[in-house]
Amino acid sequence: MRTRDENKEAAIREEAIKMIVKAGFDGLSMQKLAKAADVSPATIYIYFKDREDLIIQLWTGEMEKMAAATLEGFDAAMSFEEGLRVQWMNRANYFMNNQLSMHFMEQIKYSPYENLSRKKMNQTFISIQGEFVHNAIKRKELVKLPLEVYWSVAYAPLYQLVKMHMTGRGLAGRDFKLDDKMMEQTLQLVLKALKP
Amino acid sequence: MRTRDENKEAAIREEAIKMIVKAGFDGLSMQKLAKAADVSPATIYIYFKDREDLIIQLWTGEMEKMAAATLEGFDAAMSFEEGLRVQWMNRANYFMNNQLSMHFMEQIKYSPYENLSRKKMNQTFISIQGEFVHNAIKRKELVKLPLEVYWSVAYAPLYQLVKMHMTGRGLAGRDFKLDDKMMEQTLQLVLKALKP
DNA sequence: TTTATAAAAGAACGAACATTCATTTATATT
DNA sequence: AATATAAATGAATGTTCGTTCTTTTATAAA
Repeated sequence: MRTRDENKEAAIREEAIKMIVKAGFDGLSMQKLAKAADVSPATIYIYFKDREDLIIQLWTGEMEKMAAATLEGFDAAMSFEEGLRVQWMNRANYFMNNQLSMHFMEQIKYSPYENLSRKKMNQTFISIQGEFVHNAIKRKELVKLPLEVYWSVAYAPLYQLVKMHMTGRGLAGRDFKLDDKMMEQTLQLVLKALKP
Repeated sequence: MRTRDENKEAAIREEAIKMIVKAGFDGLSMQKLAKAADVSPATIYIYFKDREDLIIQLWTGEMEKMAAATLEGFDAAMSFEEGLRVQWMNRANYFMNNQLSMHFMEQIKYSPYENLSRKKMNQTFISIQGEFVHNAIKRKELVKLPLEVYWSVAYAPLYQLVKMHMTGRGLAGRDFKLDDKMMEQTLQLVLKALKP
């Protein structure tokens, strides 16, 4: 039998993400995607059940890559400050080096597809985060707070800054570029907020 | 001549937002919208130039309402803590009471329509924010930082929490409900981070 | 009451859509 | 070398899309 050409699937995934980022979900046409990925429309349906399945698979694929990058060099037993710094920097670097992927994930996050994909979220990733926060609170290195509040204070500012950096525009449409100094300053503010 | 029935435009706007929130931008069909708003497809084109114009007008309309609500009782000359608290609470209340609108705005924020709509952003709103931050830094009630860093630390956590509240799910798909106590706690953390 | 005019409607347009069908092609196994 | 089989294709399917055309309807001004 004929063997699969894995390049084809990769090309489809890559072009689909490009297309969604550039033109939104309603800009993702299967026929245009086939043309961009240099395959037949029918070929897409060998690798993906349908349009919705394609989008969900894109999401889970990118999420997994990001989760792996985030946890590099991280250990749930680390001190709060060290652990937060490692994850913060991992995230920041990953986003800065994978802006297309980041943009795609932000787009899907607030779309109706999010509900469909949520159940596929990596459970290990989540439980490591939970353990880390639990440890830090027990050691009194982190104020006592719900997991969601921790998450919001710790990472939402970083996400916001990276998003502004990606578009090149900050508040009031000002030119904006996120640099190391600004990132370090924000991390310090976050630590100040979270340490007892 | 026949007079405009303003209810028609309102119905179109309302149903369009509902439709986008429920099914995303690719779920917004002009013919389905016409049916939902109980008008003819052609009628939509009396009030809106085309589909894109409709979406941009929805965005600017909702933005204006939100900006107005945010500034209620606020004055750029207020002390930092008081001013931040007023805006924080205004935002929180507005979002909690207008979840559909909030959801719609989050969706458009990360879509390609955002670029098209940005230039229409209310400039007064932005300059008031700038003035407030400038004053607070000068009075040494706020650490010296770029406007974007301020914004990210001050409001991104709130947005994140409200979004989780809207979906009813927090981290790891846990049930999540944002209450007054949690909101107050987060505001305190933010103030701690930002005060010198 | 008549007239002028914009609002509103419903049917219709070609274009683009997601998906499938029938056929050809490449390769691992025999 | 022959066979079996899944990959890959291009054309075709019926459907839905955004938008416009022509006609009818309501009302403000005459």
